[in-house]
Amino acid sequence: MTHEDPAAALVDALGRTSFLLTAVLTRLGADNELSLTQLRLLGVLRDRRARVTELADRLGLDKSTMSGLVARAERRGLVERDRNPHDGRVVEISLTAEGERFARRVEQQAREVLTPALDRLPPARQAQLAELLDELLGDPAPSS
Amino acid sequence: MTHEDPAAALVDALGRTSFLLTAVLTRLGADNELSLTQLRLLGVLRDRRARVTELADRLGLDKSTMSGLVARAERRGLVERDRNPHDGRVVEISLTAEGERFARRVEQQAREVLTPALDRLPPARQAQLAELLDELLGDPAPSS
DNA sequence: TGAGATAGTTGGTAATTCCACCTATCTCTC
DNA sequence: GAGAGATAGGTGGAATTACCAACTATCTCA
Repeated sequence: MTHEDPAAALVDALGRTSFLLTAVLTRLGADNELSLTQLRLLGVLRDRRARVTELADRLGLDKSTMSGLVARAERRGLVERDRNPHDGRVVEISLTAEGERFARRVEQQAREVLTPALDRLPPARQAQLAELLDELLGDPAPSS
Repeated sequence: MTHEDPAAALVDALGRTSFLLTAVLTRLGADNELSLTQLRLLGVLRDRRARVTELADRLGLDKSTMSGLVARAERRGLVERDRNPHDGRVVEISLTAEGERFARRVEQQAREVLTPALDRLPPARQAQLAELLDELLGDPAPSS
C-alpha cells in the first residue's frame, strides 16, 4: 500500500493514530472505572451541555444506548439531566461539579501518559501538527 | 485553555481528532455488524498475525476479554487460531481470507466516508499531516 | 525434576449496545 | 384549535463487551 493519493495516506495515518490513542484511553479509563464510552461522554460534555440525541450523534451511538449511558453516569453523580423549559421533550445533559473535577483529573492523566510519547517530535513540529489537526477539525477548540 | 505548551495543545488536538474518528468508525462498524472493538481487532490483524496477549495489549484490553472477542470473531469466520509449534501455550491469530476481504471492504468504506472531510485541507497539507503523524507513530506503516 | 512463570481459557457479574416498540411533546395544516 | 405526523427520550429483551479471580497447560531454569 504505497499511497500515491495523499488522502488515502492521511486516512491510514489518522486511523492508526486513533487506534493507538483509543488503546491508551481504554486503559486509562479502566484505571478510573470508566469505559471508553463513558470517557468519551465526559470528553464531549467537558465544554458544552448537550441533549441526548446530540450526544448519541457525537459518539456514533443509538439514542437508546445513550439513554442508558447517561442514566448510569447520572447514578454515579457525574452528569445531571435538565428538562428544557422551551421544549418538554428535550433533556439537557451536563457535567456535575464532581463530573467536572473527575473529567479534569482524567484529562490531566491523559496528558501525563501521552506527553512522553510526543517527544518523538520536536516542539516546533508538535505545534505544526496541532495546528494542522485543528484546521482539519474545523470547529476551533472552544478556548478560554 | 490557551495552550502555551505545544505538547498540551497537541494532546488536546489528538484527543479531539481521535474522538471524532471513533464516532465515525463506531457507526461504520455498526453498519457492518461490527463493534468498534471488533473493527479495531481487524485493523490490527490487517497487516500482521498476533498472539492473544499481544492483541490485548494493542487494544488496551484484558486478555480474557480478548479471548472471547477472538472466539466470536472466529465463530463468524473472520479470524483463525493457530497453535504455535515452538510454544504450545501460544495461540496465533490471523485473518481468514474472508476476514481479509471484509477488512478491506470496511477500510474502503472508511476512506469514502472520511475523504470528503479531509478536503478541508489542501493536498499538500494533507501529505504534511500524514507525514507528521507517521513520524509521531514511529513504527512506519508496513507498506507493500 | 520440580518450582515458578507465562499463555490462554472459563465462569460470574456488570456494563454496553442494538432493535423494536412506547409515551410525551411539539408542529403544522386545515 | 383539533388532529396527523414528526421528534425526543425512554423501556425491555438479547447478544456482546469487559472486568476479575481462578484454572489448565506449557515452558523455563535452577
